Amino acid sequence: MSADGSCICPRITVDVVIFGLGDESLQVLLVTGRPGAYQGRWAIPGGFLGERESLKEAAARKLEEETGLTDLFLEQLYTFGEPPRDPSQRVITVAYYAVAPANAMRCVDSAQADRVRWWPCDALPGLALDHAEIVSYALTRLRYKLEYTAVGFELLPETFTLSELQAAYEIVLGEPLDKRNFRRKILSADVIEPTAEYRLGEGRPARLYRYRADAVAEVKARRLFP
Amino acid sequence: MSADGSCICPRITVDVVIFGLGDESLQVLLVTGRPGAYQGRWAIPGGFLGERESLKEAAARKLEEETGLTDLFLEQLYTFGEPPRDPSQRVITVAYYAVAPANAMRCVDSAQADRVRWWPCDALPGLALDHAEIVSYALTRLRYKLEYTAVGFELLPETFTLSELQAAYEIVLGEPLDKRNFRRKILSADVIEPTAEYRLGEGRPARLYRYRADAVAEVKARRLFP
DNA sequence: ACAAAAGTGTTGAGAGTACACCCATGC
DNA sequence: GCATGGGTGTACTCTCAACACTTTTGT
Repeated sequence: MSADGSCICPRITVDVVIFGLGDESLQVLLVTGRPGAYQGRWAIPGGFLGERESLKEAAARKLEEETGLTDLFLEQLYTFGEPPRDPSQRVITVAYYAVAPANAMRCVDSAQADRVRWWPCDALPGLALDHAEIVSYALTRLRYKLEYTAVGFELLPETFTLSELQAAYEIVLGEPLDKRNFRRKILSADVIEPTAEYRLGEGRPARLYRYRADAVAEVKARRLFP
Repeated sequence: MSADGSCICPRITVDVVIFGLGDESLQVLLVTGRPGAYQGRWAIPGGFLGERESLKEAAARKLEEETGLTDLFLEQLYTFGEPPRDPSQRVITVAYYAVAPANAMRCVDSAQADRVRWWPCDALPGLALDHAEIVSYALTRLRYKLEYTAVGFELLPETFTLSELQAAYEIVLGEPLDKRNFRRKILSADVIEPTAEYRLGEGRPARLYRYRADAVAEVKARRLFP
């Protein structure tokens, strides 16, 4: 609102839940020190909408400010805005969520880990305001989306092995998957293609695959009704 | 913004796409004469968010103001807000969509059909602002939701015949369905139960069913991945 | 040669789809 | 008795889920 208090229309913030894939868990990027009523708690990145910015541009800007990353998967999630006790401070939050590929997660400066860092989804600190609800909502959406679109590939670097892909799915969905069924299904969906490269490791080298840019991941979900 | 122009923060409107089922098509409720930059065109119902209202309360209020109906299915759709040329007039719209049962559609006063009336989805007039986009988005969501939840029943009165239910699905999905498969599937889903009543008509009387309030419509969609 | 991870097929069960005729009522 | 819409069963196909061993490399 303006300094003289002549305007009581609500202000708009755009907040972004940023997901990344850790070794053993899905992670979320949190920051401290957001101005306003955050009381020093950890919060998801966000801020006020600029005057000439679209909602998505504002979300992309916040994402870049905290991670330096651009062109990530970014989608509007939901708009939160329960009226607070004091209507003069009312804030409406348009929440977005984004997915950072594994190798990009290192872009977050570990020198300032007391201000911005990755947290595992299943062990978050107490969050400011209604941010716990927003993260929980985003997680539900991500899991859901993983099952009927190709978002899963956004979590991985450009090339990956089938075992890495399976591990990513297992971490996000929180359940183990059968190796042979997984491979058959993912290959028959025709959305990845083998490269000529192999990843060397402790055992037999694993073929590297890449997501096919031209892949149209048709959503043929089985209908519940009718 | 305030009268003296000291505040340029965007204003928030809440707009509602209200669906109902006509004899041969899905319909949407539109109004004329909304104040502001609507230029006399047809628009979806909506208005500014009250100071102490939640977003959903505002949507329910708009719904009741135009139809007199309460307790309909009502869900947040998406938030629209591209910046206009003049940022001092910026408006962010939180869009909701609602589903009115067939018998409730008559609550709309046909005496003022020049101000508020139902339009078939496939033959809408030119709409104000970005409202055509909002309706189209809502329609996609409704179709989608019809396939994996029990929203379909919101379109029908409390009791209905299986033929009426099938017709509702065919109208919304825009494709014909096989009668025997439809009946088997809907009955085995265990979400409706027969009443003792029959609907008399031109041919053999048809059994009336009702939606089971205790039905848990489990969503077991087939995963695309993995 | 052994440890470690990659890679590979088959079978049984359940769900989806296509398809044609008899039934109960009003006129 | 006939026109009108209501109601019913079967056979084939496809997808899913469960399950264990061989292959390739580094040490």
